[in-house]
Amino acid sequence: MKIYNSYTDRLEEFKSIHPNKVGMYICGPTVYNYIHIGNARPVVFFDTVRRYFESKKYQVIFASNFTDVDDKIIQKSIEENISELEVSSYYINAFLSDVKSLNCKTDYIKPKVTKYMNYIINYIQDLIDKGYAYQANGDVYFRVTKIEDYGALSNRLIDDLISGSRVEVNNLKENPLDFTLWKQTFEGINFDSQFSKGRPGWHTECVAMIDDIFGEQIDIHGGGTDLKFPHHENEIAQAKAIHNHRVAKYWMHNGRLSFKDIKMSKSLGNVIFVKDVSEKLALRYFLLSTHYRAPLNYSDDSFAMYVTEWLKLENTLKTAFFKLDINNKLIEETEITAEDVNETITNFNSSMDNDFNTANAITALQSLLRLANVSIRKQDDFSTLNQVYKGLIYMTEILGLKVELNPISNENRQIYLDWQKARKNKEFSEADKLRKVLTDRGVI
RNA sequence: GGACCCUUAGCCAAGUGGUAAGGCACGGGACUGCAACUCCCUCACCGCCGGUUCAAAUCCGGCAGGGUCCUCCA
Repeated sequence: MKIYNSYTDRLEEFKSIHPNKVGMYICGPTVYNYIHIGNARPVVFFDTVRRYFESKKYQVIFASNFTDVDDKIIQKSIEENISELEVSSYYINAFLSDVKSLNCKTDYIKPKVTKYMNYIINYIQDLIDKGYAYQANGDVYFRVTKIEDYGALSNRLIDDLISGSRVEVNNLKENPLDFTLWKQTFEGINFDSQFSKGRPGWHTECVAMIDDIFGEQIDIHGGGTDLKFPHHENEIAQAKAIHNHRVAKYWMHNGRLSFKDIKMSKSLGNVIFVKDVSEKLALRYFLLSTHYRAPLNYSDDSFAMYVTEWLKLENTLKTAFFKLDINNKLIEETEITAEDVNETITNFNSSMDNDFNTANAITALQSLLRLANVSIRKQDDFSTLNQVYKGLIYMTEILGLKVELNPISNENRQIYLDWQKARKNKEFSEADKLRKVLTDRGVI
């Protein structure tokens, strides 16, 4: 299994730190608004990564934070005249509900900044004690030049950063690149610390949480490519200062989602909220249709294609299940022996093994769908149909494209049999009536 | 101004040295009581120019177009 490591900029063989265990951490949302479909991309992708590891029998320890202390949250609380806590808890719930609707697992570790304040403060103190941070007028800054290879992740040189930087207005810093660990504040929610009354900078929370949850270097740290610099670079700087490691063995960055070729972001206002998308799993399909490192452009037309794809998938899987169910031929423990079925599964797995190439995995899924449709048409080939069905369940489980499958009720079974009988007897108006009942009930 | 990335058929999208996967749409067939669904077939020489090579969409250089990042922005 190969993963593209953003830290080394290479495709590397994945080897977990501990056998059969994967520790992964993904940068989560700042909860001041609903998430848009661009925010959903990393969530869906890393959920898929998790699912794939789990299918390979890894025990996955998955953590992703909620940033619930932030200027934007404060601003929102002032605008709406409610507390920061009310703002953040509302949007945490909204996030979880949106993400669930995309069939992402939500049973992961979800640390919040407000619950980690002591830990973050101690972390910052530790950085000061070790000489990597300094206090200035109530603020605390990280001494970037103490880290020898600062910029290694994002491929930047300190000198280039300085020469390319904009005018620095903060003269409390020793070096314009130094980043804030703690900021004295007088507005909005603030916390007591030995430095001042204030708030932590954004970059410490993730490393502090990782430290507490995992206690060591983790296997995978993921997030959007826009987080590479400065956020992830700064995480690494802090971890190097304290632990002399780079936070994660493998760094993974997903490409951005754009809308009409411009990046989708709340600050630009060109967003489509997940909650407003009608076909949620078609959105998941769409988000996985392009390799995660490539940019993905949203348009109504391209999304519409995946609505079609999703409906086809749903239809085929339902029909396969229905045919097995109505004939009492569903076998849970089927061994896949058919060569063409096995080939699609092999292709699926090797695509996923190759840096989670979901685009190619989907191609394998589509081939299997064709086999399924052919098999459904055949009168009595239940063996193949069972194998195809099993393969489809396997793939859709990993991609998280879950199709609701309900065993047929006795009543509906009777209606179905009556429909077939009517058709056979050429009683077409009766047949059409029964068919309508079945389609209305979603049986066929 | 600095760093980096992208450009494959009408659309979406794989492929990273050996002569273009897949999907959507279109067109042609088949199946069907009708319809839906489904199946089969057809559909590109890879932005432009030059170079390296026996061989390039794939490597190098230039040009054009588009994008991302550059300290509290998530």
